[in-house]
Amino acid sequence: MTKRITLEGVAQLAGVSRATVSRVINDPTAVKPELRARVEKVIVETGYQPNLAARSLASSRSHLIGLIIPSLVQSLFTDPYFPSLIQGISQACNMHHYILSLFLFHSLEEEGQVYQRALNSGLVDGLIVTASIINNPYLPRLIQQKIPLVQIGRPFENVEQISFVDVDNVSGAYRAAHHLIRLGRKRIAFIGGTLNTTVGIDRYTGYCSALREKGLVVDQSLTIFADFTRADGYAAMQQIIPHHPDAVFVITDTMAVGALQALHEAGLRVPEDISVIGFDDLTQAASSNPPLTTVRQPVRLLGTMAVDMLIDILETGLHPPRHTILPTELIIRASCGTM
Amino acid sequence: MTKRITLEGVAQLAGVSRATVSRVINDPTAVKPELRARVEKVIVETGYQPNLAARSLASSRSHLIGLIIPSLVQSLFTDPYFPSLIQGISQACNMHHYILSLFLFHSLEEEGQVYQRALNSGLVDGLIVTASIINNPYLPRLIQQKIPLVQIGRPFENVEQISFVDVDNVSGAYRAAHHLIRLGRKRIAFIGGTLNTTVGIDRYTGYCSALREKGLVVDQSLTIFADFTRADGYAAMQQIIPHHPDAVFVITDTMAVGALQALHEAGLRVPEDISVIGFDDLTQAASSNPPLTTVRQPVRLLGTMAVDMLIDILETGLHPPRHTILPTELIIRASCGTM
DNA sequence: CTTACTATTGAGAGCGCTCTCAAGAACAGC
DNA sequence: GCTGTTCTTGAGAGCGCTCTCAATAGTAAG
Repeated sequence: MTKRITLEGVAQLAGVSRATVSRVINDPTAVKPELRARVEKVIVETGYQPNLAARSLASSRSHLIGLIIPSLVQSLFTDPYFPSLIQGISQACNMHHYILSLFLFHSLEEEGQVYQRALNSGLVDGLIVTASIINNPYLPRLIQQKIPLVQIGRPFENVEQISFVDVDNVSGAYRAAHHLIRLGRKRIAFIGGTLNTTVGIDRYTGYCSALREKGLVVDQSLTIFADFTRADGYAAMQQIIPHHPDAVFVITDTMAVGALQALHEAGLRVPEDISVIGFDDLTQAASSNPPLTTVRQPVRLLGTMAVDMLIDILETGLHPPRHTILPTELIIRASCGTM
Repeated sequence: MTKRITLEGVAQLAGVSRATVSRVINDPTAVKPELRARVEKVIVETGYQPNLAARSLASSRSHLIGLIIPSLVQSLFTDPYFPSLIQGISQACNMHHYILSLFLFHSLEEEGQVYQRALNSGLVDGLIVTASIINNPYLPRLIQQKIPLVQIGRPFENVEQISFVDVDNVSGAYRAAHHLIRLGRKRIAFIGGTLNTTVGIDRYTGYCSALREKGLVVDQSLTIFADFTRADGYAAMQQIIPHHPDAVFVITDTMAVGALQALHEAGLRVPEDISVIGFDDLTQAASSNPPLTTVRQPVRLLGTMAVDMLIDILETGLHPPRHTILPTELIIRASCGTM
């Protein structure tokens, strides 16, 4: 790699001081127009790019944002949720001229090591953490260290102290269940995620409250909590079928696609025999057979909002913690049938 | 964030010079055991972590690796290929104590800007670039700047000058087609990707050579090139069905799942009426209906190999360019039937 | 014309680390 | 005991930038 030109070099070529060039780059109002023009001309001609390491060192801001996806998220492979989320985050980073560093972990041990190395070294200005199980052992440490941090997904504890963005899972699930009730369904099953996630808890809460509100009981034999995978959705559905549900609300589309497969194999018709509603509305929902009624959540937006929030924290301070809840939307397709 | 301890501070507490502490951290053989022990004790007690910005500036190595996924990759959302790849890359980075920065682009314009800002600023030590269309306009510039770079997927031009890792797409496709021929299939269709990708070209090449070798003609009416999406696989299959294929090799599992759906809807039985083979063997293949025979490619390994290669380049120099081709494996499931 | 400000620029001190170079210690050979 | 060699450590010069502070130029007020 050929030696690059530095601030110093630009300053000499333009016949000004280093400080002036720095001002031209960083402060839009500072330098006088004619001088500014001269400096900018040199910058363009030389293709000068500030060295980010030097800049970080001097200003103690790196313009790097870390995205942490904890080791306990298994569904990374299988669910299009994460790619969408990362897209949103990346796009917002590009827009704000931040750089995204991605931290994935494959074991708790690895997670601990990388936290130590990467985060305590002042490398990143702030972090976005995707929610995992409710007792992520590293989160409290980060909060204690006052590292600027935004969590994606409502935290389970310390809600007031942690900034987060989330979708309104409770009301989304409520609306899904409510829609099934309105369609005249009486035996509405629930295939949930594990209850050690707030997503799992909130969607279950919404489902329950819709049922109770309409005088239906939450039947334990129609309720299963499983992993967020297609295979688990399939297995859960198989377990529920013998109890004759006439509808099922599945907590993610990925799992719902598994459930659909189980229903097909059992010879049940969707929606004639049983209505199905999922949650996410990412790519799979519209192309499943039949197309899946689902609760759409704005995943990409979730990502961009997290970045926006984090940058706001970086610029205006950690306090007070910010909380944003994005709305969901019921997308009605063929899998739930009509009245 | 509370003021962190620096090298200087550690040096004072241990009663040695800055240089010695630096040696303790960076050179395993340098310092005398007793001194080293004293310094390490202080490091542990204080929880000292080197400041990465300072380290980058002084050593002009950042220990950051950039992963570039060009703007023209549409299938990022829909295909589990990229999540798997990123997993592999991330894992290797963690292992080698490198940090991964992710660059996704949503437009060519954005791509240009970020290249400028992030890559010319000396931020990353090297880059991993996933192959996109064959005329990625930015790649030549990177090569010219002699930025250490590994491409994932065979480059179309300058093969000799670019280091890359790839899977053996030609022989994988050859084996898939060959297997269909051995099963007695005569009208073997091909649903390919766009031919402006080397993946698209290579898998088509393998398919053609198997057919030709066995005296079958490559029938244009049985050949369609489409986008790497499920929807395009579905549409392509629909177009081919009227020409009565008795087998189809589909270039990705994602597209194959779309093709399966089209076949179902057309009332064709798989594998009785038509054999189907895909390519990838990521999550979808085993859980499709029927389970998909497919060419397994070691995607995660591809990612880790890319990182290993890049680090080797960083440590031992750009030349000569390295090339690694990983083998593929035909995984036989129900969708192709048996003799 | 003098004084009081304000806008604009330059000088220079770091930011926390690496790395070269030289000094000193330790040891061998004669 | 002296010279030559190697090993270990410290001193100090940067790396390329930001940012404070002082100097100067320019403007307004009296």
